[in-house]
Amino acid sequence: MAAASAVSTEARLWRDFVVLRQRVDRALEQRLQRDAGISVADFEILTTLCRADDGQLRPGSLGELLGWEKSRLSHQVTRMEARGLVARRDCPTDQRGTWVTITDSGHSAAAAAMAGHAEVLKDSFSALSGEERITFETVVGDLVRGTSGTECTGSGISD
Amino acid sequence: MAAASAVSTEARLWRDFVVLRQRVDRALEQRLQRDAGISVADFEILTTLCRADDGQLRPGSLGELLGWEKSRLSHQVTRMEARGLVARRDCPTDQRGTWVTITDSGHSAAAAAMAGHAEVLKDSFSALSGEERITFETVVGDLVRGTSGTECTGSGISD
DNA sequence: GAAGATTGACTGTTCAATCTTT
DNA sequence: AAAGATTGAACAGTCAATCTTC
Repeated sequence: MAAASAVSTEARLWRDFVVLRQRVDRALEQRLQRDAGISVADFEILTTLCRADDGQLRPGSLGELLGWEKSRLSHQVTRMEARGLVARRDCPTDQRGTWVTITDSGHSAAAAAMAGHAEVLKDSFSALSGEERITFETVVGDLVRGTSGTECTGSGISD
Repeated sequence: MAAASAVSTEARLWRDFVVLRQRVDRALEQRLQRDAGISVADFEILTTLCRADDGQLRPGSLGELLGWEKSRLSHQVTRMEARGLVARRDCPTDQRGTWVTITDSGHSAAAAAMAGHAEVLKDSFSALSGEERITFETVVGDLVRGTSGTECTGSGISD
């Protein structure tokens, strides 16, 4: 009941979690900027498009895969289009829709960013023992895919 | 070498991590809004001020405790001041400085928010076994406090 | 000039409104 | 009217410049 340390276990865990997230994110942001002149958001768009069959995806699918809001995705694509990393193409079968395509320039940027991105993540978790890492992966994976969310509606990747 | 699953272990872990963070954060945001009409950022300012001796802190200390940039803190305090949650008072001993004080209204809001905040966090991690939770706490705590950051400059709490 | 803090401009995110095609 | 998507205004966060007091 000591007022000074009346912080629950979950609260401390969550604080650490948030700090860790912030720190790794900052490192990723710096590294991607240095290696390829892109942001983490750019990187996620580009790699998601890369994984798609023809290097193109509908805004709806792209947003769902990333767990982003429609408008955020649209704004992001607009900015990336202006920089030549992606392009919008009209959809032939459905006149309402468009395709977001990765350009050559986008491919180059993604390629330039890959190694550094992986390295930052590797370094960020290198302090863990093999056993610790496995538990960590299991726990986080279970929380994300299990029925643990309080009011979870979103379902995807990233920020 | 299968292209489809050429995602490193760390990358998968990180993706899950980010999704989890996003999900819990969203739940917290909704709950605080509903219970007390405040944001997570508001909540962190208020609770940090509550923990301080006289319910007041210098912007510098407050920012350091939270791990926020000076300007972010200043903007946030300005917004909260406009809503009557905190107040700025001139510092008597050092004319350069100010004190950020929590108001009665701020105290009420914090009080209204506490229970829901704790509940969301408890629920968010309730799926873990006792053992899992301990490892999770240990691992995250070690990563945050150990020498694991790639290029870590920041040091504090929260987003 | 350095410390404490604020300001303004710019980038990114969200929310609600809109537009077009089905 | 619903689906697919974009737009614009409002809000939050970052960066560099500024202002005052020490």
